Amino acid sequence: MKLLVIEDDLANSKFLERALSENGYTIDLAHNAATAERLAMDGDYAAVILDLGLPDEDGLTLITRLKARGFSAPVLILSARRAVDDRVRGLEQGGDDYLVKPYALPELLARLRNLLRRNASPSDQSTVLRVLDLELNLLRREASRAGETLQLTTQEFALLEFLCRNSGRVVTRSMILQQVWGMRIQPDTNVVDVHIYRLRSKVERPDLPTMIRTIRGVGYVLRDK
Amino acid sequence: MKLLVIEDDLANSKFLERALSENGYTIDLAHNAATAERLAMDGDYAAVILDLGLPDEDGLTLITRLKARGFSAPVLILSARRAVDDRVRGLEQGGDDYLVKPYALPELLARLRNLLRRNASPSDQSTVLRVLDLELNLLRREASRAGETLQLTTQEFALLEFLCRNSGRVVTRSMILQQVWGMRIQPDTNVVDVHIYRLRSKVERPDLPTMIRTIRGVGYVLRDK
DNA sequence: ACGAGCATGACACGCAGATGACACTTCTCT
DNA sequence: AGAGAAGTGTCATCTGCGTGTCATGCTCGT
Repeated sequence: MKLLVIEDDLANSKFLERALSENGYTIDLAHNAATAERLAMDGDYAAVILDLGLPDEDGLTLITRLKARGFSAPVLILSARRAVDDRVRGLEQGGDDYLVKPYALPELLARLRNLLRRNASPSDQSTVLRVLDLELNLLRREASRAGETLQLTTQEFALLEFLCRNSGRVVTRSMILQQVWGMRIQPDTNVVDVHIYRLRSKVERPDLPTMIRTIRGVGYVLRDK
Repeated sequence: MKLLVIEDDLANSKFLERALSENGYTIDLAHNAATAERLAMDGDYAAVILDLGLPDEDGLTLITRLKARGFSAPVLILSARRAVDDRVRGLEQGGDDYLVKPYALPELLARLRNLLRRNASPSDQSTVLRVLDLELNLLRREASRAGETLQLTTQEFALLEFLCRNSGRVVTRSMILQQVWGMRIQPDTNVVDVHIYRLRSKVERPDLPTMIRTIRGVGYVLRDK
């Protein structure tokens, strides 16, 4: 799940980046309206977190323009301005939610989940992903196979989540790299292979059918039937 | 499904080559306008991916010239120039779609599928190819005959896909070489024969009618009735 | 029945993917 | 703050499968 964070203050953005990635999101950061706009039109983001008060342009203007061009991801506005007028303006001009700074992290996360749930595709509705005897609870960041809890690291969980969301479909290494690691072209890396290996060592069991299948020359699939 | 990728940057072209071939396309690469032009007039491509900014000639000029000469495959333009003017210019001069770099791979694939669908034969619509009791799911990369799953390798799958897309029509060895193997193989070879043989050993069954028929001196046909 | 064209089996090589070890970073707990 | 543990990415090595080539056997068409 990829988010766009638009925030010019360095400390805040660091904090957000960490907090969000700890909660399983992939983050792209923009420190000004220009890069934000470029990123927003390029990548497909599940949501945007926008801190008002950018150096080069008013955040609201940016959002209005994006939405006018068909940008559809929900926008969560962060702002120090707490007046009712400001809130109304923010929500009227394209914000889907408005959070006053300083805010509590749990609230931010909750509101974010709300936004994501609201315009998620039907299959995205729940916070639990189930594929055969595999179960991922996205809220609790817990995974289990056949009832047995799996002790997964952050990356492993993200990888498995991606596989689950695409269960039955083949996902290529490039897709995984882009969506799970969120990075651009990294010419020759085998991170994906290694993490698949580690994931397998936790997910697969000799007494249960194989879940993660390799499609040579293509990528991997998660069995869904 | 063969694509022509015109891109001079080595890293980018590597990335594209890999990402696209992972998704089942056959790729020919051109690093400059000259080779691009030669290839475009030779092979028949389902689509072209063009990165603007070639060393020897402006990509748009190239496209304009090709289209003027009756080149009809859709062109997807990749460019770092994101200004509205540039986009408009690109789309007006022969581009069928315009994607600003950096782009998200899923979007590129989606747009590509769109382009291919737009001027494809009616049978191209879905991700499932069906010919009698034979079924290919392109997304899952699964093939089955009469309900039984077939365990095909990458090349076998590509070959069978090509046969399916041309079911009922005779395809020659050189057509197969061109479309399935691309340009990376020498004329004097019997790879096709060998792979047809291997494919038959998996597809054909004594209790079911023959699917792959040999047309002596010409090529092969996939039975479609 | 003869030759060209195709089928078939064997083989060798290369490469994709699996695996283990290691270096480096980040987190955790005293 | 510092030691230890856990997490993550890179690299080197290993393995087996997939692939293309070749030699030989078979078959169809005339």
